[in-house]
Amino acid sequence: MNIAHHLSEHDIKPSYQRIKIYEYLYREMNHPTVDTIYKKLVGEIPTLSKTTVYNTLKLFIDKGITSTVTIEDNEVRYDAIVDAHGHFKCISCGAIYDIKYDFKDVAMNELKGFEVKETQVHVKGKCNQCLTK
Amino acid sequence: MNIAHHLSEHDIKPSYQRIKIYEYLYREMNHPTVDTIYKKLVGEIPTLSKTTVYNTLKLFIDKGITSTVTIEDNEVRYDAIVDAHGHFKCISCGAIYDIKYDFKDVAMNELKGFEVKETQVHVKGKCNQCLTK
DNA sequence: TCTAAATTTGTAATCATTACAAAAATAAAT
DNA sequence: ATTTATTTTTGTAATGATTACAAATTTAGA
Repeated sequence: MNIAHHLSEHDIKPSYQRIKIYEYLYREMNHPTVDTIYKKLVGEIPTLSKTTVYNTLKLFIDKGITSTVTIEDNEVRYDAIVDAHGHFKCISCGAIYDIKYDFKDVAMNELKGFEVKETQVHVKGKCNQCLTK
Repeated sequence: MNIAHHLSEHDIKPSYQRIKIYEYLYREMNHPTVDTIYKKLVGEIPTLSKTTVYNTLKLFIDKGITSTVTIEDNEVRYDAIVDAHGHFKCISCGAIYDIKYDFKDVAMNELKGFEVKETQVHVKGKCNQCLTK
């Protein structure tokens, strides 16, 4: 995908920093924290500021091309996938997996008369890899 | 319910502060933050320290009589209900509703070979009351 | 090129949470 | 009942993520 074009399509001027940050999110698909993104990119962009990473992610969220994952209390993670999907975090290795699920099954009868804007499903446990080690 | 007894049953010595904190959680069922609990109880217990609230809730969680709800990035909320259930937060009035749902429906095929320890479902939107105002 | 607007940057402020040690309360032992 | 040990509570300071804000830089337009 052409990242500059993708940003433009969503009303975001494709600056160098914005392209690099989105590229990282999109390529790695690793649900990084702000700190992870910053530490990775500051090698390529030595003048990068952590504030820019915060600002940029907030902009991406406003424009709808990034979502947040708050599966842990003390850190916000970011995701280039904005379609509804859940996350599994392995309490052993820390990896985060994307999980698809059917939203129709999630509590729809409970929420009659409510207007649902966003649903997040967080599952924690041990992943396949860690269990067979 | 006898709160002192309930605490004892779970290996928690029922001190005055612990009883009051659990009583608040259990009676109000309002998914309070630490700050909410502190501000409410400091009237009754003038010497109460916020650290005690933190310590006590951590103990309750360790012993399995309280769970956390992190439906917002910037605040942890606490719940006397520990059975699996989800939460709906109204983005208009801020109220949090408990929602029941069937766990079997949530992503079970996706997680074959994984050991699931905990599932949280967070839904945001507008509640019944706010929509009809 | 000059000027205005947008973007990036760095520093300081904020706020929730944790660390830690002293003080107070409770329980156990003599 | 008094002393001693243990547990609990408390207050202050430290930490760490996030935000506020204004200066510096870059980009776009005239």
